[in-house]
Amino acid sequence: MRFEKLDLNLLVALDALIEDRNVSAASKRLHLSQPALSGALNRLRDFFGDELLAQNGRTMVLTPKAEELRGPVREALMFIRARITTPAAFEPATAERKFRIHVSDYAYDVLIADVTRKAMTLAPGVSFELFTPDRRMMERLERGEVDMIMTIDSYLPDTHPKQALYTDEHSVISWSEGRYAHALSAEEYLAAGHVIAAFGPDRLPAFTEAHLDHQGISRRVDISVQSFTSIPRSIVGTDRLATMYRRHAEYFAQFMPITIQRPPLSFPDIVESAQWHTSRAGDGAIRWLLDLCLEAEREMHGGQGERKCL
Amino acid sequence: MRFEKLDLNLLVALDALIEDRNVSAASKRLHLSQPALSGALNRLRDFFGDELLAQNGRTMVLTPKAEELRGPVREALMFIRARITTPAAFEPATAERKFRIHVSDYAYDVLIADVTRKAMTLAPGVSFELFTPDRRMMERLERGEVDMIMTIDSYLPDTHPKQALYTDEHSVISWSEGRYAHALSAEEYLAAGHVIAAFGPDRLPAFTEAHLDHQGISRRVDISVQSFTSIPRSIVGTDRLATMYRRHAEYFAQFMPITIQRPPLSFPDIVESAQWHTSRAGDGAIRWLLDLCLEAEREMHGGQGERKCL
DNA sequence: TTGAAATATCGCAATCGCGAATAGCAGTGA
DNA sequence: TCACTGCTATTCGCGATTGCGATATTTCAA
Repeated sequence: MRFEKLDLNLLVALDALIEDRNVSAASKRLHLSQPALSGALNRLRDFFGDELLAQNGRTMVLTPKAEELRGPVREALMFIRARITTPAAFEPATAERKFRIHVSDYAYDVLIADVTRKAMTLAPGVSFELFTPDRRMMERLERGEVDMIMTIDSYLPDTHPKQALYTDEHSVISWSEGRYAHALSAEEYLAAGHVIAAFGPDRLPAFTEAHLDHQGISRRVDISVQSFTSIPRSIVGTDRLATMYRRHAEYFAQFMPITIQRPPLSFPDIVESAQWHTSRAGDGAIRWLLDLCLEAEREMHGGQGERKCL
Repeated sequence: MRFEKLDLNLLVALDALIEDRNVSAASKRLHLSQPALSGALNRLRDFFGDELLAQNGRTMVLTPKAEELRGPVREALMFIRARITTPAAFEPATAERKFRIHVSDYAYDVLIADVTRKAMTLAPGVSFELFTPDRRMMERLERGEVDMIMTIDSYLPDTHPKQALYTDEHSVISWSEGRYAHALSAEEYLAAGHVIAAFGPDRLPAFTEAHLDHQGISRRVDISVQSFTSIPRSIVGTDRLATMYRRHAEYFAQFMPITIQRPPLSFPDIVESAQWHTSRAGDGAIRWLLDLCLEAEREMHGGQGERKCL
């Protein structure tokens, strides 16, 4: 079956090809073989009467026609995803659905782990695929490759709808049996060795570090670990300090010998938010998941009023 | 190749099925066999986990899910047609394109015949498929099955862009050698036998007749013919009258023995306009064709100032 | 009961994608 | 300079899917 002589499935190939400008890479993304995608490209060339991707030395470049098609093809697929392949109504009891979410291990520990438990009880057909936040996550949201991004609100642009999940504040943790297991002065804080988290191959700094850098404050960094979750075990048994979000610290304090202090320097509070693609506005599953997050948050921290420091 | 497990070509089938609520009819429209479309329907049912079209005795009815998909599927296909399969830029010299147009034989005779000649000279790859105006033409425009409708401006809704092509006025024709080959009085006009055009199996009246009906004026109708073009030969050799558009009358007067008079009753002037689908706004071919129409109109009637009656 | 108008099913041919292998091309680096 | 790497394009048999014509089945009306 064709639409005006065009095999509509080729649009999927075209989208990937235009994005990657690389037949092999695109074929992997589509879970097709390289010869298959090469064939698809040939059929696209036939249909449009245009090279679309022209070989230029080792790389491929888009022809003007391909540039022209880029936006519309993307839009068409996004539209189909939003309005046709994604059921508008979400029936937790019966729905088969995988949520793809960029979320930090921090937010996972303090909220999302709980949400996934609740979700999978209420909706047995639901599953999750979680990704660490990285530099390309917005792009993946744009492409519809993930359903949602959860990160610090100020990191999220206003181009898509978002929803605040909870607020948190900074705290300082130390080994309960070390020399810093007490309220800290600014001098002590600045003199101590610190553990920080930096993410991904680019060692992207966490919000906390970016804030200190911005203030021109520097500390001695003993260890830079790959995730928030690795911080506490780098603290226990040492006199190092780490600055982390209070909720996360409290989570670890349940089973690790760490002491939580109010930071002797001022840090802004943060708002953790979720963002999803505009075209998913009508997706009942998204709304359901957000409601679940808010409900989990209420159960854990609601009715306790403002969180106070120790 | 699939898009989120869905064969996108099935959307074409779904669109036709929803529209026709009839597998056999839809299969003909898509130039597929009935079994093939039956199979497509089964695959759609699998994918959406819904009957979509449920058999109700001899007919089929849409399920709520199908109702929900109806608009989005249509929109998606219209979008793809407008932005992907229809090239934005139109190169007359090389473009292969068929224009599908609803146009009356009247407008064809006085303008469009000329336009098609010009078009096919400038653009050898262009062809035309013309349809008579009928009750379903707007629906066909909506579905993208035709590129353009040309008719009296006031018949066209404001839901899509349109362009005035020319204005015309009414005139009365009679056989040059009959008793009415002179300026007519209202009494003579009303006393004479008339030829009118009524279109299609429903005998839809032309604008002229609708106007007279609306005024409560009735005439004796000797013959009701199927098209404007048949009117003059129903006049010649008789003492019948016919009220037709002046341009059309002048066209026939070139080679038939008819006399053109100003009508003794008042008729409003008409504006003949072309309308095309909103989603075709960026289609260069549409713009090119419209420009050709306006150019043909200028060449024929431009520079002559206001058309005056005899 | 039979006929007309539908949808669904069945066996066969064509197409598409696979894995595997291959050729060709353009840079890279020893 | 010459092997090497990474990429595109092409080919070959094979299996799965899709479409066709023929046929079975269902429903309603004469």
